[in-house]
Amino acid sequence: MPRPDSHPTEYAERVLDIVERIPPGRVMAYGDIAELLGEGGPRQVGTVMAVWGGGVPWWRVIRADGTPAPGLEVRARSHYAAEGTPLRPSGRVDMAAARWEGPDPSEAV
DNA sequence: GCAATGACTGGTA
DNA sequence: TTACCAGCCATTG
Repeated sequence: MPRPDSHPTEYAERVLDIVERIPPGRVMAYGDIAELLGEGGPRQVGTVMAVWGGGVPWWRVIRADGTPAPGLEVRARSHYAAEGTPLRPSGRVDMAAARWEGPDPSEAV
C-alpha cells in the first residue's frame, strides 16, 4: 500500500469523495465503491481507507457481510447507534436495508 | 522481476 | 454460526 506520508492519489480522492457522499444511516461495501468507480478492487478501496480514511465517515464503509473493519467495530457501533443505521440481531449492519447504491444521477456534479 | 502484504469477497466445510 | 481457502489487484521491499 502507499506510504502514509505520501499525498492522496487521484484514485484515493475519488474513493474519499464517495465515502463523504454516503448519507447517514447508510453504508457501502468496499467492493461496491470499487465497482462504482469502475477501477481497482475492494483491496485498493480498503487500502485507501486505511491510509487516508481518517478524514471521512469511514464507519459507513464496511465489508460485504456487514462487519466493520477489524479494530474499529466498537467505534463503528457507537456511530451506527447515533445515526440509526439498520442493524441485524447479530449486531452487524443490515446490508439488505442499509446498503447505499451510490449518489443519484440528479446529484451528479 | 519476484515474493509478500493488506480496512476484501465468495464459496465450501 | 465460525474457519479456512483461493482469487483478486496495486503497492512495497
